[in-house]
Amino acid sequence: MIALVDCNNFYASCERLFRPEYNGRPVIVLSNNDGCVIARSNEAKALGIKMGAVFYMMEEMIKEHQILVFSSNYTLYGDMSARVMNNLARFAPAVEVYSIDECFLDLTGMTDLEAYAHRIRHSVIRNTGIPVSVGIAPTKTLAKLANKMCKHTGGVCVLDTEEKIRQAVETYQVEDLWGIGRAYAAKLITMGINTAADLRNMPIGFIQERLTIQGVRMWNELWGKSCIPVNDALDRKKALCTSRAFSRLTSDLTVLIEATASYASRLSLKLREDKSCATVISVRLLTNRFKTDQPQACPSIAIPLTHPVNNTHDIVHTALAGLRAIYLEGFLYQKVEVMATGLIPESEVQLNIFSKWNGPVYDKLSAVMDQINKHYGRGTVRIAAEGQEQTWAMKRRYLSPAYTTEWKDIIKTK
DNA sequence: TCTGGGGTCCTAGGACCC
DNA sequence: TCTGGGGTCCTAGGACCC
Repeated sequence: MIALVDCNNFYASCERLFRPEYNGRPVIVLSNNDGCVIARSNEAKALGIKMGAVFYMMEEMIKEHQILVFSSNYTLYGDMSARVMNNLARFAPAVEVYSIDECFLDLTGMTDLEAYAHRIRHSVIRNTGIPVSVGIAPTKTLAKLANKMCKHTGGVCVLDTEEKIRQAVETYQVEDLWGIGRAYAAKLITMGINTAADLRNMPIGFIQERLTIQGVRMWNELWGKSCIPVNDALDRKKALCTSRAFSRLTSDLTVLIEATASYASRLSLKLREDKSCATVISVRLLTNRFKTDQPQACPSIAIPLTHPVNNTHDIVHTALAGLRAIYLEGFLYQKVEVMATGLIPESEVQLNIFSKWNGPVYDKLSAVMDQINKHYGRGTVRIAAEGQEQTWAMKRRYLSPAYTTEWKDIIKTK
């Protein structure tokens, strides 16, 4: 049997954790640049606020219902996530951290799962303050389904008999299935397939044809046959990306250079944290797709590197060369993306006999910068190309303190 | 004024190899 | 009438996840 443990309204729960006076009040968390709603407390959901709702259109509602608003604070969420996952790791021999707020537990061979699920819930809330739901079933797909079903009914659901599974899939909407997104849901519903049971009752040939191999796996899993194992190994990333909208649109190349240098620098840090090196750096500029009355463009380039690297200097240098190559005048850009692909482990980098390469010097420089920034805070030392003012930097008007990761932000008691 | 930021997997088609 | 049989790699596009 497999358990899926999912944190309830995770970002909203994190924000409220350090502000207990907000319990019982509607809380929303915004995306980067304070653009749209990406997390809601139950009270906010009850007000009818939808996932992805556009924030600037909500002004009246915020006032009327005294909704508490937060900019997203990934430093806080990442740290709270690690605490929750550490706590969960004690409950199973194999766990797979599936996302920032979800974890699969392999409960093979365990008995009295209902009681065990309650123990997991109580442990996490007691040790971290984050409420979770636990769904248990023979497969990952059914565990996801079980978890979603019990979000508002006690937080525990165990589907351990065929009869319980049959009843569950009959009322479960097809668009809520793990693996069915917007496009598939629309197609299936026009064909009269509305519930998980409807889908499960279709012939396998139909599934293979319409939903390809991943659909076949899902279909088998709905019948209780596990096809997606719990993967407790940490897979290496295949790509890393830093992409962010600016606080305002711009056509100014000097602004784009600053932003690109800054994102590339951040990307190189991610590479070093991942202990991998990039063999290809890609850069892409994007205009605002919502402004349909303005000319649109998204020029991009992929630059192969002569030597796999992860130091700040080489990554920034390459990204800026890419930016200059693709920049087109006459467009208002909203965002730049810098991506690293063809990743290889840092320890497996091959030397290149033909190219002169100053990497070691820059590698050392990056290591020193990382040490300083780790001690004194991100951005304490950075390269000049990133700029001083950073007028393009994203909006975070409602940012909460980094309660658990910054000494200056730690909670004080009287 | 204002609409997120990361990732993964699969398929089809084309170019190439022996 | 009729033109082999295996492969790999790459890219673009489309689907999905959180």
